[in-house]
Amino acid sequence: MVKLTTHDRAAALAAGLDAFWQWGFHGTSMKDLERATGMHPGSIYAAFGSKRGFYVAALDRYTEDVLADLRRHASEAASPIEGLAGFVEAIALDQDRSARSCMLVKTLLEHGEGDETLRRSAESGIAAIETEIGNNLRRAQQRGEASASLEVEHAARRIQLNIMGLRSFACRPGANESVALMAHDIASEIRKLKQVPS
Amino acid sequence: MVKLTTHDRAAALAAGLDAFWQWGFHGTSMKDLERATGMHPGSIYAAFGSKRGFYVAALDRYTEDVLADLRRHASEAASPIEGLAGFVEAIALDQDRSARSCMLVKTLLEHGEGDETLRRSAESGIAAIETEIGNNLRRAQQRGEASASLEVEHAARRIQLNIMGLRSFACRPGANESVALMAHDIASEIRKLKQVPS
DNA sequence: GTGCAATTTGAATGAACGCTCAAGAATGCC
DNA sequence: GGCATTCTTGAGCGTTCATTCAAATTGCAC
Repeated sequence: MVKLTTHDRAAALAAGLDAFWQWGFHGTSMKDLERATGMHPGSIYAAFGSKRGFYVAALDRYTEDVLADLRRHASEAASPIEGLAGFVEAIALDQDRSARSCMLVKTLLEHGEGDETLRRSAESGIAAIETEIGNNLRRAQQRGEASASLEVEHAARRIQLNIMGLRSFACRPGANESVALMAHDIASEIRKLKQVPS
Repeated sequence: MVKLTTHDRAAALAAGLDAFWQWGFHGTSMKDLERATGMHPGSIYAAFGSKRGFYVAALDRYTEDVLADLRRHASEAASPIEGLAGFVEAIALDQDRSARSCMLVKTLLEHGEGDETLRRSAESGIAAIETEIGNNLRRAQQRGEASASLEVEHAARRIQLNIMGLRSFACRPGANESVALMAHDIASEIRKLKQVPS
């Protein structure tokens, strides 16, 4: 396995992710990946081992991107719960990507039964995001923003379910307005987790 | 296009749907479909025109099944809103299918960009279900079960988003308990649409 | 400039793909 | 039973798939 420069590898992953995101694993051929990355088949195999290896690497990168985005919102917002609400609202504003489902859900649905490797990869990404959402909720508890009796894991899952639904819903063409409305609804529900200051 | 007996055609559609549901459109080969249906390639082409034609027919059947299920819950429940809540709760109880995503979302995510025919087919199914949910909400309004000021279309979309998220979430293996919890949450939210009797 | 190792290249590979259609089997009619 | 018609069958079609590897190219030390 050859080592690409960091820049080349990152660019290849971004291009590959884009292709897989559009057409899925089975729907993206090596020819498509060659066109997308500008690499020749031998180089792709040297860098990532196989088509599946490329997909897994791209998916991991996607997960990292989502986590980074989540952390950015958390650090820039006035509070942890505001950070989560802002993260959800931002989904509806992202013109480029709002019409795309969550890549992790896409992977889970395409390979729910069948490809163990890809399914596990998707699961661990989903779990990582759920954990990060939970971390934010716990931080909210520590600050007294959320009630100490809040069941963090359950609430985190509920938020993630809403995000999954929102992003799937957003794939419907012409759904922009209602996606924005719905994102606002979900953000409001998240803000309801703030305990009334006593 | 040859006419199979109603029974044969229904059996073939059920078997084909099952295969497509598991492995997706690209992930299911004609060989898989031959095995699943017990038909020979020529017969499949005679009956459905193409692999894509078979998929569309199976997807339409899926939509009909969901609509029938929704109507059954509506007619058997004590009220329209109870019908919707019961429909959602039943998702978590269906052992066979709870670990499977909504076939319409699966189609939308696999072919969101690319295959116009399949995307449109999925969209129209989603729209039909949204309409049916809306019909139930309007019935609830007429009975005075829900407030006349309820924005039916928005509420219907919100419910559908929850269902999409729930079914996607349910694909995670070992998620059974939390799926049941979440289904209960969503059902509770639906019941909150009941206006307080004045 | 020369020699050597590392990297890049894309034609070639066998397998699997969706799909067709000539030939065989079944059926209906007299 | 004989004949025409319809339905069923599956080998085989051309294509495209993921993958490989020998040859060409490049980068570098001296």
